[in-house]
Amino acid sequence: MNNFYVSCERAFDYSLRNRPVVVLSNNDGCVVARSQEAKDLGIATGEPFFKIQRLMDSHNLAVRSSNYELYGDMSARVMELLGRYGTWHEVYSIDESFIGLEGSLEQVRSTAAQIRKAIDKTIGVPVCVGVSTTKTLAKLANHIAKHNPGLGGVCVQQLMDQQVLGNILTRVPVTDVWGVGRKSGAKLISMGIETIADLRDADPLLIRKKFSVVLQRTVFELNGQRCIGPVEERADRGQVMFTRSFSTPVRTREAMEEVMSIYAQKAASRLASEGRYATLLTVTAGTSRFAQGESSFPSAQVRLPRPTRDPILLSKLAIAAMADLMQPGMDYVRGGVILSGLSDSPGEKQLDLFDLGDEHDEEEQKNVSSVVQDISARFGAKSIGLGPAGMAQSPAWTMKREHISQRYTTEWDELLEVRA
DNA sequence: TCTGGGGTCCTAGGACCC
DNA sequence: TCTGGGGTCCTAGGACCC
Repeated sequence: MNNFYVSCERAFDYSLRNRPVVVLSNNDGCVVARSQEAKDLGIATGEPFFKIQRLMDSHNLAVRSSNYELYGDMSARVMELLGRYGTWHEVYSIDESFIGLEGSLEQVRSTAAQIRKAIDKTIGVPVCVGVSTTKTLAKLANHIAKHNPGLGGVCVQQLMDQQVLGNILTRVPVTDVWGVGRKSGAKLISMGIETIADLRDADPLLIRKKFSVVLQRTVFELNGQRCIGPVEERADRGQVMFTRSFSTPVRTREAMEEVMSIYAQKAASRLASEGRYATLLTVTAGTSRFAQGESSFPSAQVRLPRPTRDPILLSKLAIAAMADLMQPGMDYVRGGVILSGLSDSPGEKQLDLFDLGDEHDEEEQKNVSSVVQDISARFGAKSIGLGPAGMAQSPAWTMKREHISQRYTTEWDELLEVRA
């Protein structure tokens, strides 16, 4: 999907068309998506918002806080539609997926064009389709489709003029290949491997020796040999994390306890929505990477007595784990709770071996936890919570989202109103 | 003044086993 | 003076992705 977050905003807000638009990260920190007009202004991904804020006045730049409820729902609609077209379908990220197509090259091209049209018509976001024999090459074809408007948003590598393709491969830098990041990119260039064609023609054994089996696979994929397996289903994944930057620094132990309690409950409720249980709890916090002077990045792990997603237990353990790690006088700007070692079933209580020495009754705790979960499922996340998470007024450090749009597709109160 | 979040995979190295 | 071999499991850290 092209400029996906911006496209989602544009689908509902006509005033955003034909002008520079950016979508910001959490806390309105930095740029995570840009319209073509914003790219043309020279705004980079990851650029801090405060550095480009003046463009709002001088260049009619529109700004939106990220609205993941909207993007997630729009993505799900696109993915559902896409699933109808392929022999298989793997959702790779919120704005990207791989599908398997069969038939002649011309049939494949026609299907790709239909997909674009259907998504544009029924959902209203622009996409490009790249077709080839491996995932790495399909991503490359998609890249070509995006950068050559003449192709109409579809690029079937095998139908391209081979000389044109050759020119592209010897021109496009190796760092544009899927799987080549900053570090490997710099190293490759220092070895004289500067373009996609260079990497395609590199010695796979040398690449494995100097880098890893991962980059070796990329070389094979560039040569048309499939090496990258299916993307795993979300439900099989290994961890659930809730980490956030704060809008204002956290300095006191009390505030950090609020953070840990609320984040642990958030992580626990994600686990509940996936029907899973954790055996390992990790807490983290950190000072700003950009601040002068001393830094502090406390982190601790707690092995859980048995697979659990109990918000009371996790909240208590997270607070306790972080309690002695904070250094006095430091400005903490982020914190996180990570749950891992996931399993599909809760553990049995195992006699005294794993006794937490918890005073209150286990059954009662279980009941409170499930009541809290039921109520928030029915009346929304803000309706109830344990301790600080139950307060109507959010703490001062809570995320900043000053330019948020409506949740057009998931909240009755926020539907788009149309007058005709 | 103000700089995101949530993941995956691989590798090396340590602890431990017989 | 001379001190094995083959393995598993776990974790931390690095690199990458969007």
